[in-house]
Amino acid sequence: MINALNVLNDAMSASSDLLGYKLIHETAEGVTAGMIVETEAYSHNDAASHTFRGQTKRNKVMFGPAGHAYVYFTYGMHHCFNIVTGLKGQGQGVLIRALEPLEGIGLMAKRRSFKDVPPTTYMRSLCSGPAKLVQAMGITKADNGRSILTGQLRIEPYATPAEIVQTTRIGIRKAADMPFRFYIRDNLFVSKP
DNA sequence: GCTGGGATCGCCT
DNA sequence: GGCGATCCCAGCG
Repeated sequence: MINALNVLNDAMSASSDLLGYKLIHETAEGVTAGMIVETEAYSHNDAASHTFRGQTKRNKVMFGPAGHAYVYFTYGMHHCFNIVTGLKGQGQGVLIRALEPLEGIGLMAKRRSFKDVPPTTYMRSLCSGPAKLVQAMGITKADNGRSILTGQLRIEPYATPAEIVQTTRIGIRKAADMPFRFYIRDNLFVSKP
């Protein structure tokens, strides 16, 4: 919608600019939506990025134009969701690490296999991690390469965060000390404060 | 055709 | 805080 492209010029700035954006997914099951509260930047010259050693069949979406979804499989059981940034051919993007659930809470809970328990017991764990939010939002490998500017899976401006924290990334070995993780301070739905 | 790494999660103590 | 689950894909040959 609108022109979200102008915040996707490069992974570093987009990682903070995307905080407060709303991620929406319309599926046959229903609509789910959440506000982006935590991200990580993966630039083309970053040893921790999938694109660091050049283009392959797996990562080729990241070398495409900005504004597309890069969905990949990891650890034998999880998928993660990135938004491609930068110029075509660069190979950079933003990993979406956590959402604050806004719409379709019941559907998220169903997809995350929380049943017969009150929402207070699961609200904070619905989307507080990259693989969790992919599951809750119903994002699959079929979404790899799709535009997230228009269509059933898309982002829209939503809120302006009061304060953004920049710190080191999580769960990586290479370039682990680089401060490329961003989150909204005091938000209850981040994966790790 | 085999090998091993990997941007995780949930359950156990 | 530690660990097991579990599988795609790249790289080598």
